[in-house]
Amino acid sequence: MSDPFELSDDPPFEPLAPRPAAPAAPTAPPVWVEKLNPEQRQAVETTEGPVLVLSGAGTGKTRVLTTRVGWILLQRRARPWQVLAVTFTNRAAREMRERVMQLIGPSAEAVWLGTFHALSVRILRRNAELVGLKSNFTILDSDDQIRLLKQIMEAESIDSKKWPAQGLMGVIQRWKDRGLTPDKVGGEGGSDYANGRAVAMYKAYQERLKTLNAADFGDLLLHCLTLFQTRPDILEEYQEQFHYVLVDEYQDTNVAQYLWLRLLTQKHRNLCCVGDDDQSIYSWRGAEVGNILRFEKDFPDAKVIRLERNYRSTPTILAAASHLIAHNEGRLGKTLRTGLDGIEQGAPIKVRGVWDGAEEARWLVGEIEALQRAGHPLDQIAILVRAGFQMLEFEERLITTGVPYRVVGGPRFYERLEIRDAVAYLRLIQQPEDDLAFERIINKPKRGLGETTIQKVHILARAQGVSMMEASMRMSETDELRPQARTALAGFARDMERWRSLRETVPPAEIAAQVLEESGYIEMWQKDKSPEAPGRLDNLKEFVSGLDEWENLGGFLDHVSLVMENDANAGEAGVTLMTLHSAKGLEFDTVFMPGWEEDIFPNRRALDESGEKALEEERRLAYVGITRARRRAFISFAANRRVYNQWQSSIPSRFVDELPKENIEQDADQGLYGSRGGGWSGFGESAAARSGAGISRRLGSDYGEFGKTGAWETQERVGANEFRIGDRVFHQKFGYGIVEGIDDSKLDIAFEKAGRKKVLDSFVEPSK
DNA sequence: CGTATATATCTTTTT
DNA sequence: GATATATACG
Repeated sequence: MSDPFELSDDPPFEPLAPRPAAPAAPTAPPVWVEKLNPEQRQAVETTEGPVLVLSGAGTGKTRVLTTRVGWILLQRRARPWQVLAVTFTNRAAREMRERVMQLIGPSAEAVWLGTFHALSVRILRRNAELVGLKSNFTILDSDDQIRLLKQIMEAESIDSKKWPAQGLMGVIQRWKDRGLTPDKVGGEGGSDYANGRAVAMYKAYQERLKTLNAADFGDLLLHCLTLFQTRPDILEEYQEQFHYVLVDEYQDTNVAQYLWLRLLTQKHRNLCCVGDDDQSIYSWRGAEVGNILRFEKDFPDAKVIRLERNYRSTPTILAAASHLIAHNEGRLGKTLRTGLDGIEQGAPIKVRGVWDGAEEARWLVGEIEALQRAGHPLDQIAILVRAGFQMLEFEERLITTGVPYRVVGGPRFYERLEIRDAVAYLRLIQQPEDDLAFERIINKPKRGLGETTIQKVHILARAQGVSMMEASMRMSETDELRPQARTALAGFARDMERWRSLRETVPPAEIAAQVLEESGYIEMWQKDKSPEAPGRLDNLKEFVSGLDEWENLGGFLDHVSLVMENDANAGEAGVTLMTLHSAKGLEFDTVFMPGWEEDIFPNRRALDESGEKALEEERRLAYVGITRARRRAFISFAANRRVYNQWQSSIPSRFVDELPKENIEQDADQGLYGSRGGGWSGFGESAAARSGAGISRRLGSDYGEFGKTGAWETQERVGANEFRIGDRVFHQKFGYGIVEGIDDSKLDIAFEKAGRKKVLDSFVEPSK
């Protein structure tokens, strides 16, 4: 805000204006440095040399980073554009920029601050030619990537059933995450994909990208590395420029990012990385926690600073989180303790078991309404789910109850069909070589250019080595095509040419409006009778008006592919609904974590893929979730859930058992998990201790609909599990089945109708 | 060439 | 249950 050191609006290259202290003398620390605790302050003031800050959840990591930038600038150790600060998400970058500006004023604008990807684009646009691209190259989104790879695999006649393009894309991305260009891939993981042709595919894909003048997400980093490695002179310029480099969420960096950092910091060696191994939740995307360990190896003189004082949560929440994460092995080991003087112990974490998903949503939103009545602001409440599909249930409930909410990271504005079409038009204007954009819109609206015509254009383009746009123009001169198709194609090419010529004189927003109108795209939706058509038209309007702030098309298109914000309902205050992954770095007074069930959380597929390693990562995710809460946390699980169209029975997540008993308050619907006797079977005990402590119950005769509670007759049972392999049993939802396996109170049952499922023994009864 | 109907696969997390 | 691709038909 108003700060004595605030600078004028002068451009970045203006040296810092002389302020209270004389230029040469070290500046006295301002209040915002003095307010820090000793460790934080050390992390801020150790500006020279490599520094590794191990920063637990809620220990003021962002504060340290922003203050450090402010301190460096205030001391005039570097000018704003000589500071490079890398974050992992756009949100973090934005927040950091705002906070630095509060400290030192508008000159913070010139700091190189952004995500790895955004910063790489900035470097690449300047040097595109050196890596075989033109500076107006397109950034492909994941949809384009898959489509392109599919085309290539089809051309190589690879069985798309056996080897889905998605899978190969994953392999390629992992290679890129490790900084491997096609020529550098050895026998590494996945090279046997598609009968060992994966590397060849990768190579073809990269070549195709180059002719399209396009780059995918991984390329942004990869091309930078290539640039730095092939052009030492360019590398040196950047090394020289960046006196100080800071990295947020360091535990989430992959190998390519690590190399990127190491190359850039070799000269000044003032690298400060902030991270927390317990919050590493992106290994599936190539992140290497090992980067933290390697840091001390590569920089033996690195100063390691631990931040362990938590300023966010109640002792109860801290204890629960610490207890849970202690189940992981191979941690660097930090002990979080409260840094808040005189804080109360705080309410226990409420853990609740319910009958099914609908009930869970009803209960959860009911709790939110109660909090609201008690005067808690809704924007201090969050619902954190493991995966996107879990959000629907809560959204519906929030809508019917009228509780305002917003979804973070849900379906994004720019991912909508009509917006992607509109973007494709603009992309083709900006970059005629963008064949993917061409194919997307060539027949939208219908111009009588179908499959066969497009194929012909495609073939000619490949044969002559030109873009499809260029090929279309050539074909409208010849008589290869039916006259109908030929005139349509010529017309489209002419329109495109005209729109392109507008770029010099007309602002982007106007071009977009004109293009969408003249192409007949708007008309297409106006004529459409489907219920979603009006909404799409609204979106298109919003799209055009959103373009207003942009002066050039290129900048806007970068924004679309890199930032992809969902600002649809960003402004409104309400409950926040998001995934655990996107919750990292945020905090709320109250946090709800539904769906703590085996197979959902921890996620089955993750476990299948990477076993124990994945389990630990899932546990870290749980840790991240709990530590988002300042004062209150709620955890819930349902006994039954509808997956696709089928009912599935589920058992509580093992993470529930891993919470410390003394910090939770257990609660379940009547009849569920034996709550009549207070607490459900074996809860809070280890799996071993629980063995044989199952509860059997019999169904009430008048049992009608599912979801009704209280219709159960419960009956505590003593002694060993009464079921044996081979027993015939009955389950209310799945019918009759045979027990095939027993693990504690969990039964593996082959049902006659519903197939094989894992079920808690308390949900089945013996049948003769 | 366009439209209508059937089908398979999807749901892990994101720049 | 929804969406994308495949197939058939007009």
